[in-house]
Amino acid sequence: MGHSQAEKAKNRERVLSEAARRARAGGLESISVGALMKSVGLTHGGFYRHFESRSALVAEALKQALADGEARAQAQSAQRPRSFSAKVRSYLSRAHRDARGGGRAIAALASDVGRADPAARAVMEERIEALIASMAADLHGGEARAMAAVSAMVGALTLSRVLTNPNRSDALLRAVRDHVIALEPASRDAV
Amino acid sequence: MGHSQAEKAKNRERVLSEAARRARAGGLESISVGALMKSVGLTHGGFYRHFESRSALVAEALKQALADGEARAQAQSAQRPRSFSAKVRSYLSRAHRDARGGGRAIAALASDVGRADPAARAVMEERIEALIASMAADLHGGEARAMAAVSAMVGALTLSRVLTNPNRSDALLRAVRDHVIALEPASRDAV
DNA sequence: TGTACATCAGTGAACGCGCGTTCACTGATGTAC
DNA sequence: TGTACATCAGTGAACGCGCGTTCACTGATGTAC
Repeated sequence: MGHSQAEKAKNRERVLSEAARRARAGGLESISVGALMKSVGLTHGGFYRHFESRSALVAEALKQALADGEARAQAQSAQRPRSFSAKVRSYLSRAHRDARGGGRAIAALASDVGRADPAARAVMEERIEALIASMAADLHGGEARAMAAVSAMVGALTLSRVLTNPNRSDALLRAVRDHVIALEPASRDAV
Repeated sequence: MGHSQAEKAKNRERVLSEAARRARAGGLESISVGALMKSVGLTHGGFYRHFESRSALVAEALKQALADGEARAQAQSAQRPRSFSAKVRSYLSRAHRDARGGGRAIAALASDVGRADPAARAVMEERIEALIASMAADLHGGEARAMAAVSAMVGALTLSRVLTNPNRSDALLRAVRDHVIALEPASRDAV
C-alpha cells in the first residue's frame, strides 16, 4: 500500500471530482462521506486527511463542479472558437440533458445553491455572471438579451429533465434552442 | 384536548400545507417529520395517523405545493382575467423571488424533481404542460414561444435567487421580464 | 550508500446524534342501547 | 335523554439505522545522519 505524497494529491483530486460528479447528478446534499470514499476505493476514515469536514468538501465540490463544466465546454471550443449557435445547440442537446453526472453544473445546482448560504451563492454567482458576459459578447454587447438567453437555457435544461414524455422533452429543447439562436443579430439579419 | 374527526381533517390539512411551504422554501428533502409536526403544534408520533410514511407525505406535499402556487396565481386573476404581461410581471417580480415559502413551486422544485422518480416527475410534468398551454393561449397558439417563455421565466427566477448582488438580481428579472413580454404578438405589433 | 527514525495516508472500530418509525398508553369523541 | 363502551387522534418513550466524525493503529514514505 503506497502512501506517497504524490498519491495523496492524486487521491484528493479523485475524491473531489467524484464529489463534483455526485453533486451534479444528485445535488449537493447527495454527497455522503462514506459512499464517496468507497466509490474511489478508500475507507471513510481517511477522508479527514484531505478535508476538514463534509461541509468544507461540499464547498470545494461546488467550485469543482462549476469548473469541470466550463472546462468541458472550453475543451470543445479549443480547436477553433465555436459559434454562438453551436454553443446553444450543445447546451440544449439531448446528450446534455441526459448527462446527469457530466454536463454543466449551473442548471443542475442552481436551486440548491439558491437556498444555500451567501458564500456558496457568491461562488455560483461568479460563474453565472461569466456566462452572461460570454453570451453578451457573442450577442455583440446585448446584456439584456444575454440574460434572457441564459435564463431560457438554464430553465429549459431543468424543465426538460422533469418531463417524462421524451417527445415533449425533446420538443422543449428544440423550441428553446431555436428561440435562443434567433437572438443573435447575425442569425436574425443573415449578415 | 379535542380529537374530533373535524379536527383530524383540519390537522391533516395544516400538516400538508406546512409541508408544502417547507418544500417550496427548502426543497423536498428539507421536510422532516419531527420539525413538521412541531411547527403545527403536535408531537411526531401522531404523524402516522395521517400519513403512511414520510415518503407518502412528500408525494402529497409536492402536489400540494404545485396546487398552492396555482391557486394563488388564479386568485389574483379571479376578479378580471389578467393580461399576459401582468402574469409575467408578477412571476418575475422581486416579491416572488423573495417569497421563499410562498411563491409558485415549479421553479423552486424543478431540479429536485428532475432527480426524483418518474411518479414525481409526472406530477410536475402535468403542471409544466398546463403552464405552457396557458401561455400558448395567451400567445395565440405559439407553443414554441410559450416553451421559450416558460423556460426563461423559470430560469430567471431560479438564477435571481442565486445572485447575491441585489442590483444584478433585479436587473436579471427586469431583462427577462421585458424579453418575455415582447413575445406577445399584441405587444409587438401594438394592436 | 546505508541505516534509524519520524511522518502521515489510510484502516476500521467506535462514538454521538438526528432521523423515520413503532408502540403502549390516554382520554375525548361519538355510537349503541 | 342518559349511560356504557368502542374508537382512535394525539402523546412521548423507545427502537434501529445511517450519518459525520474521532481515534488508536499500521506500515510505507522520505528525511537525517
